Amino acid sequence: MKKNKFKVPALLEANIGLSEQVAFDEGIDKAPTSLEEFVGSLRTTCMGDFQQEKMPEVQMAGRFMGQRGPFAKLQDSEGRIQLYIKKGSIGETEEEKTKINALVKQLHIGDFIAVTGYLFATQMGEVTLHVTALNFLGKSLKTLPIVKVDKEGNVYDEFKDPELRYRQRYVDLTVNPQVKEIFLKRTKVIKSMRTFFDEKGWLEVETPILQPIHGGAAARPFATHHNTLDMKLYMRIANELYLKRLIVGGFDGVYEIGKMFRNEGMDRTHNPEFTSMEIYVAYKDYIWMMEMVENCIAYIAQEVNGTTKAQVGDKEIEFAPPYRRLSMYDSIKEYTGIDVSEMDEEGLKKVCKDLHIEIDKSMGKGKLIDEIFGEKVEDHLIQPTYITDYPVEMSPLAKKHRSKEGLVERFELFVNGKEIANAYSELNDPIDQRARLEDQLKLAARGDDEAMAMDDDFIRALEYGMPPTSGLGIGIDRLTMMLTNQSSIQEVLFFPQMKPEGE
RNA sequence: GAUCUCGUAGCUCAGCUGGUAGAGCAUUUGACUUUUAAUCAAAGGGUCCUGGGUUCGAGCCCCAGCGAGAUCACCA
Repeated sequence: MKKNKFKVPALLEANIGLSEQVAFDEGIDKAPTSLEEFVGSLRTTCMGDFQQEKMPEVQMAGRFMGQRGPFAKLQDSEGRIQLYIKKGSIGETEEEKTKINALVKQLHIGDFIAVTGYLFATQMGEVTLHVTALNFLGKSLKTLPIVKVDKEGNVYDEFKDPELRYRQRYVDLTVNPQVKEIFLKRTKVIKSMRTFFDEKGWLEVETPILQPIHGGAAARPFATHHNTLDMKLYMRIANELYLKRLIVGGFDGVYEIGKMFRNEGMDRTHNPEFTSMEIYVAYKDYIWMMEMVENCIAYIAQEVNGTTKAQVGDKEIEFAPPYRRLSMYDSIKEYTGIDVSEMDEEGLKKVCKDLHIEIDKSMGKGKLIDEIFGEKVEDHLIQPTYITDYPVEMSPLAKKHRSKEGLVERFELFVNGKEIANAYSELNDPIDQRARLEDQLKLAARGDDEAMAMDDDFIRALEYGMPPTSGLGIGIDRLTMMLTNQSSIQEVLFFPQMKPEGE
């Protein structure tokens, strides 16, 4: 065991002696003054007519983040302010001054303190709190990495090892303000989305995470076991079928923002658990949904970044509506020059061969078209683009197209070459739905472990009647990545999944 | 799953052809009470990811493993 090199008992003892004299009138847990409020509003004051005696007394609490002579930094949840601690000046009596001086000397980076004082501007023009009272609140035993930034914005000793940052997110958040910024934006994404839906009168709901049948998407689930019921349960891979049951039940609009779980590979855009938003609105179709989505996303971008433009890598994305709409067939024609709309499976296979796209025997017509699209089109869709009208084979829950044979009324929204939303005119014909799920069962029998399962209760719900409905899913993590210019999902998850640390 | 790269002090990183383990910041002690990343002096701090191998000798070379990142494949 390492010896504790910090003199905690001494500090605490010093603090006990001081608490009566230096204690705050109201106690620091009663909303200490925030940095933003004071520093922000006083910056201008300090530049102009600055009169020290007019400055209000403030109390603040936060982490002590380093000292240089009489100047120190205090960091709270909103930022940092400079403190001025004149040696031996804090306290009423000589005895108290000696004690506080000893306390200040023992302060360590990361320690929590509370201070009282008045604000002034230094010769350099920095808003600084002249400390007149100081209280010790909590010890930091481990040394925080100290990140320094100079006037030109050069960063020194940055805490940047991704493994350490993800495993010890609390340290990352403490020393990397730009990381905290991303998560504040993530919360704004969700909050603004919720506001947008709520104002339209749609109902936020919760549906089961533990499901006896994992439906609504094609993915491998996490399985678990319920002891009392002695039954297998799955963590949901989607909530689509439950939300549709609620539409059957008579709600006109329902949405859920929550975690989904997929037992698949992990990479920079996939985490085993991720957050999705799914919404279902009755008496609407996918054409209507396109307009809703672009308005919603533009609203979110505006709320989060103050503009509908967003920098994503080296590209500037414009999220203001309207977005381009392109059928899947037209998109393939545009980027390959080939019209696949009338082709049969053999024709499509030939096209794939000509385009040097790898295929295997199990691929049907829909899958082949999707392969061509994925290889030749997706990467070109930089600005927000709706790709519409997908092959029926790939979309067992979507309604057949009103006029185009073999297609369904579906769109996906692509931005910067990546899918961020998926929507259908929902299939509300119970007979067709049963047939489609039976097709999935056949795929499963052939060894497709991601084929959808039959859900008899869901079919029963449809048999009672579901109104025409449009449904939409948006990946919250990926949307957040777009709006914060991050290329890794781990940067928008507080605690991304990691393998366990070794001893 | 494949390939490549990385793993050295609390953090960020050096480490030559294989020859006693280094720097800056941080920490401790002392001085200084001042500034805008970094004041001065001294000190402490290491299972060089783990386990094998080669060698007189391995942080370095070889093999295996663990962890991470990137690219690709797979997947809504």
